[in-house]
Amino acid sequence: MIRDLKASIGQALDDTLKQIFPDLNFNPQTQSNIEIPNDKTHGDLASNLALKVCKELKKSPVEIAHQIRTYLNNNSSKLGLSEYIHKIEVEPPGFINFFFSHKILGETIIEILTKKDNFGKNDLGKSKKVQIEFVSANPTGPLSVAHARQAAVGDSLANIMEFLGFKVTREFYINDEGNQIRILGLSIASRYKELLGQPEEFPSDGYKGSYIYDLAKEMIESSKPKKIEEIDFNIDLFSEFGASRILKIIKKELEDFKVKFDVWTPQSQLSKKGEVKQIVEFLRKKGFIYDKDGAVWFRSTDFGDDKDRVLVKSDGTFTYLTPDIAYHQDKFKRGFEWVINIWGPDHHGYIGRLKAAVQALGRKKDDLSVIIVQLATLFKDGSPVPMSTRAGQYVTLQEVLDEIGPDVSRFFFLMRRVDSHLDFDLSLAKKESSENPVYYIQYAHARIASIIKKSGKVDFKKADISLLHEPEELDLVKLLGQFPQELEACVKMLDPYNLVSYLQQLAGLFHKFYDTHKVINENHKLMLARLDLVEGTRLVLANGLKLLNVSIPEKM
RNA sequence: GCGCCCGUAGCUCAGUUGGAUAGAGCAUCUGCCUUCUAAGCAGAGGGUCGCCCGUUCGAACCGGGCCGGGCGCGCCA
Repeated sequence: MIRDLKASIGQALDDTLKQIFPDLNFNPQTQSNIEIPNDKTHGDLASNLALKVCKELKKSPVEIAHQIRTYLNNNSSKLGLSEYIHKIEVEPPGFINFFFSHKILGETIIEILTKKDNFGKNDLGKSKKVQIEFVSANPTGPLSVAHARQAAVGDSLANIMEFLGFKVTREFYINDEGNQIRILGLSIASRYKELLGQPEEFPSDGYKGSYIYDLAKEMIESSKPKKIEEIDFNIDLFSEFGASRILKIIKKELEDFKVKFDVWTPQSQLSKKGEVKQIVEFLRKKGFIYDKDGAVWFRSTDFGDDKDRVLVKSDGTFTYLTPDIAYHQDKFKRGFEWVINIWGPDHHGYIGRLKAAVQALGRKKDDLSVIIVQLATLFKDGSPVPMSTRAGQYVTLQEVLDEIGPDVSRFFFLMRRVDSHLDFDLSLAKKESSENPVYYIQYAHARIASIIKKSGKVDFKKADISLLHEPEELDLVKLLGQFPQELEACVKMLDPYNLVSYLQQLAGLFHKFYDTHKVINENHKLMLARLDLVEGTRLVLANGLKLLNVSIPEKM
């Protein structure tokens, strides 16, 4: 509603400009010159259009703003503004400020109460098929907090995009081949021998975590042959066993974190289908391949990469990139129009070559988006927890979940923009839970639920909204109306952060309203109006929390 | 050396096609429960937006150069 009004004011401004100054070269882009002011004394919407064109017109911006205002006022019914805008002001240095009429506020509440769970939904995505690939950890150890943050970001973003009309598939790419998996097998085999009393030197690059012992024990128990001489130390067996077990652990962790995937794609499956081999031939036919020093190279510099990349090493094996290109070919073959990958910062150097590959496959560069999620540094009792998978020194997602639960952890991982480092203090998140931002939002919801329960009201939308005119009430309604735009901002930024920040703000305005005005009071009509307002607030809070997959308590 | 991210209040961070007096949470201090949930609210203090130039009506934001921090630059994954 407010979103539509913003669009129509933008359009009206553009039209006005053309009418008053037909010779102007300035090319206004609808809505580009209208924004919500920081300071509410500057109105509900403000435009800096006069400031943008004053140079070309060689007139004072205030004068131009006045001309625009006069035109808008004289044609307000024709432009469809008269009902919703009750005042337009010009303020130095040349801003045009719009003040909403009460009507738009009432309509906002009605819209929320009518659409309920669907408020904020729209068709921005136009059923575009999007794949979000995230976490995609090697099955060589439990998930770390870095993966946890990526999981929270990917899952919430997927929820939001689905809500906005995209057809989203959440996918986990299982890296079950290659060196790391081999090292996993060697590590387990070594522990296996050690447990059977025949220790040998542990591989220098092996995984040292205690879970390796657990896996070795499990293998010993399941395979029974007691004499070590009878055991087949085929490393692949150890690798396969370890990878499949660890994958189970990972799946369990993600489930406990309330993150669901639609598709799990193992790299080995692509290899078996021959897709990896084929991709090299495919690129060769297209002329993007050359041979040098016994290796096969991809001329990724043709597509803006800073150097060419090896696809087949001189020993005949593939580099990591090759199956990944095949995988992306596979993604596009499956009909995805937009592919979004969520990676850790250690992979940012990889973006260039994969984007090059995507273009070599005949796709546009922007059909692939990569979100680099910066690391989350875990703090315990004020000092950072060191993290290294190899050394086995890291806090797993499971441990975080056991300590503080999925709600608080999911929310904490989203509290900063993805490109910002995140300090996550475990002891703080746990100990000072009463001052936790998650509870702040949930508490607002619980308070409203309690009010509504007490009022006994089940039927909304029939109240006289015009009775609401306290500043705390109006501020709340206006913010409620911004919910759809905040969701769109999340998609634009590819970051759920805007929603997190919005919900904190909304909860804040509600708490303020709550402390200033009573909902349940003697004035029956006013009470009904306020019940509509708080129910609307409750719905938006619930919709937002649901998209973040944080629980929505009726009481606390 | 090259590339990417970052530098804003004591701490953690918002501030995104340049806009009006730079914001929030935490921490510190002061008030508010006989009234719908105090897991809350109100108020106070706290700033050379890393530094220097430039672009213009206007720069935390754009450009250039420094300083500082993180990460990446492999026929590893």
